[in-house]
Amino acid sequence: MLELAVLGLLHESPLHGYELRQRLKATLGTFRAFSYGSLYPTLRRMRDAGWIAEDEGDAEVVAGAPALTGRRGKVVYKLTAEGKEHLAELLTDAGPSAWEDETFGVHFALFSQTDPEVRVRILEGRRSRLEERREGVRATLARTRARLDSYTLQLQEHGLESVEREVRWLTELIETERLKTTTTPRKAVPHSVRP
Amino acid sequence: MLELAVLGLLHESPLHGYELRQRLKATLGTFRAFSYGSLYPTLRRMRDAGWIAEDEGDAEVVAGAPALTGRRGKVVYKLTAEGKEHLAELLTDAGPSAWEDETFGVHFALFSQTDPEVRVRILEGRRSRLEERREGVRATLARTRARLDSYTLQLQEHGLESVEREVRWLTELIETERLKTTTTPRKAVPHSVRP
DNA sequence: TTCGTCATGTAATGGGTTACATGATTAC
DNA sequence: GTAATCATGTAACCCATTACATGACGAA
Repeated sequence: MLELAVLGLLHESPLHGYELRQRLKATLGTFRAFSYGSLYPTLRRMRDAGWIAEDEGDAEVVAGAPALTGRRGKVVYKLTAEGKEHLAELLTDAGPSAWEDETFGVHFALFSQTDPEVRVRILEGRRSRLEERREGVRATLARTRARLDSYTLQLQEHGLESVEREVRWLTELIETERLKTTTTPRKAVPHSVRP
Repeated sequence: MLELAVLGLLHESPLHGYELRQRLKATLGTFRAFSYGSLYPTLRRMRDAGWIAEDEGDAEVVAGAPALTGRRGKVVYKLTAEGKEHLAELLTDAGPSAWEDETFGVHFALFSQTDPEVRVRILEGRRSRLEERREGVRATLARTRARLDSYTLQLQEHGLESVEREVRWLTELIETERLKTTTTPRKAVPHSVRP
């Protein structure tokens, strides 16, 4: 989860931990937050796994004294070749792990790096997940409405409306994606090889 | 969390684990779900703590053979006196632990058992929590809007609208609570002791 | 008799959080 | 020189989840 988010952000540009967390907040907004207590250990694991590496091409290392102390302030990370490969793999996964509550936000935030077909499948998966949930709530609500106190009832109805709202949002997004795919041909034949 | 939910439900009527989970789903709806893997250990801990006890007054124990095997199918739990006390304490807590994302739903679902003043304080706490978040998102959005790709932007805006919607909902609820408190006197003096 | 669902439970694991500790850099 | 914020990291813990194991009971 955090791993995917980190890979996605580092694919755009090298960053150090602190900055990564700001970007995480800016990218995921209300959908998810991560603390440093999970970020730094994750960064370490990822470095050990070979997906990211310290970026030396930063040139921000002040010449002279600080270089000798061996311990600089910032540790800027960038994706390695293996990291890029791993990211590409994770981005093709359009399974349940991409549309569950905790994960969907991250996958969606990385949609600009995701294959259009995978995008649609994730959106549809997310939508049917929510439709299931909606039907579940409706069913139990129909069964138990009379027995519920007014607060529980209001909670149920607010929850139901939230789900309905997100379903509508997803439906619009799917529409838009479909239009894009049918308008823009999947693989344009380059001019140079046209008959 | 689960503990509070269990205490709240058992305060209404004795239940066994399986039924408890159904009720949990029906009561919390989209806001939270618990698995048996956390429910049963919790029930055990609560029994060991003396807050709940097996309910023998159930009379559903079939007379005869099964009683001798010592192991019946259902284990019905009810609140003990200590459990009721503990629940009452938890329900007076109108601190941050009552209005965070993971906890608010449970506290709200138990509002009919909660003191009106505590209700308002929790609703207000929840609302300012969300207003903070809303301002945070708005600020970073204003700063970074231009640099965000269209998907990230849509995610941000959808998130922002969700928060705004919940703030409006809370505001309505607070209004209603206030009207109730001013209309219905806090403690009505019983007829018998009126001058 | 076998399938679904009711019913209870455990073990291993997971993916984080909070709180703490430390120090560099910047702005006033 | 001192406060804020930038920056990195660790240790202890928490609250759950998944997967598994077991078995009763009613309906087809």
